[in-house]
Amino acid sequence: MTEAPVVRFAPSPTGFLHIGGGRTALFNWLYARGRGGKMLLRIEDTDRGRSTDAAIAAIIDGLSWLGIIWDGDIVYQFSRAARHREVAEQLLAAGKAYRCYASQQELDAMREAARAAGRSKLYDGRWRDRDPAEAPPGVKPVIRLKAPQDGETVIEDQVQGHVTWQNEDLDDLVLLRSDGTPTYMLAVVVDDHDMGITHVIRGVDHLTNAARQKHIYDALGWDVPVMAHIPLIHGPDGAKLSKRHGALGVDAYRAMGFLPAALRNYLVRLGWSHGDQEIFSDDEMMQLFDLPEIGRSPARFDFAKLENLNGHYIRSTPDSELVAAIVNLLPHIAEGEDIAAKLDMAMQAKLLAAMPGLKERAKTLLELIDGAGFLWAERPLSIEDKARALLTDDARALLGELARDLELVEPWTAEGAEAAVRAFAERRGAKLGVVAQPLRAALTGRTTSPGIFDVLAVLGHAESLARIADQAKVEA
RNA sequence: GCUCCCUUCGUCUAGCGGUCUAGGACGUCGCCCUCUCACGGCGAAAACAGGGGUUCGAGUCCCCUAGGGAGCGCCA
Repeated sequence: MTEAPVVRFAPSPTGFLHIGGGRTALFNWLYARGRGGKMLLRIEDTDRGRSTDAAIAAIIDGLSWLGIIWDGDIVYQFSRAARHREVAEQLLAAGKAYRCYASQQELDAMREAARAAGRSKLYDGRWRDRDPAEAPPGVKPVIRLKAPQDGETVIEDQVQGHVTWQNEDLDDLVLLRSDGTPTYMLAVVVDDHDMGITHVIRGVDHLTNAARQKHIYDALGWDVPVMAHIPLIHGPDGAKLSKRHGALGVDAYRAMGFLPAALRNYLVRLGWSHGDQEIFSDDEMMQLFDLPEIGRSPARFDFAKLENLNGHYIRSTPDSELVAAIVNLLPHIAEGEDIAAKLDMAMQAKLLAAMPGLKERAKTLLELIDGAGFLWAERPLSIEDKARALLTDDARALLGELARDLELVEPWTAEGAEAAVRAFAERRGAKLGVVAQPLRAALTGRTTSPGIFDVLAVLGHAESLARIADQAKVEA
């Protein structure tokens, strides 16, 4: 049998953890975990101008929240620059690379001419066989790979299949910049090799890179890892996912109240499937996930489906965990600080008690928080127009009488309160809804909320009656 | 412009030559449940991009067209 796979997730720290990157990380993680392998994390920070510590922290935070844990220490690519340079020099010494003295302006002119003539913009190899003695003074050269000029390069991709390029369509890529720092192309190859990576799972935007990187592997006499280039995620309109689609970073999904498990489940179904199954536990995903089953066409992101899945996960998550999830979410949302101030231990206990009724109708943690608002609402309630409309003169009279009936309920339970309300409605010859609606409006300030009997039970006898009376008075 | 990749209901997808009058899920619509909103249950509308082949037979294989995507840096 084959050895356990070693995969890596290798983001560049130039911003937050992109949702697409999150999916790539998930795929890597599932593949490794499902086969007793390892997932390594490598930060590709060779672009010193764009890499920031804040971005590194955001990536780590994003992965952690998503529940994706990597193995071993984080590898910082920049710290390996000396090794990269060493490999470049080795290639140079072996005659498999050469110094190119073409200036930036010269290359720009070359590409511009190519474009004007309708040819490809590839580097034309002008220094490949030229005598370095002809080098213009004062120009610091780059080191370029002597890539094969004819024949073809084939990548056996687990997702894309056989992909073939004519070598004339590929050029001599830069290995080492004129300032002596390695390029991404060199760095990935050397790092993947040195880290013992067996499978490279990344976005299709790297597919062409795979061909060029194979040239480097070949020049070095190294084995090419198994490749798997997964399709990208698009926005709902089919265009590449971008800022205007709203949520790019995984942190945004946390702030919208999605559960990590739901996001994982949603993401894994974007491009991958297992028959008709929609819901997967982490164990099932690890067990079933495999590279050849990934589709090749890009998938559009569908928030409605994510919300539906999230609702499913909310309903199946234990109440206490939901309370904890809300507490943890508060620092990341707008009104969080105010709510956190009100959410002391007593209030958390009330929230827990109300959770069974609340979680049935929330698709996100935000909706859960919103639905629980009546627990810590200030009195008198400022009620919505819809609720206000329900508090007609008749309704107020109803509430006054009902409050007296409710006072007789002993002991104070949801069942007892329900019986009293039902009896009251029957006595008045009204449908239950006619009594329940204004009652709900009085207690919660809104027309949609958990079952009114649950609300009564959670608020408590004295508090409920006070609120009913208070609301009837204020509105009168 | 050049290179590579993709194309089944609105969306995510099942389908790996005959069992497809194309299945599931989300969304939409209707009914039921019901104290509201949900949840849940039942049901409906909804797709093989177009055109050529190959084959007894094509959603499934090949070609072309159209549309979409990615790449073409001393960025990663």
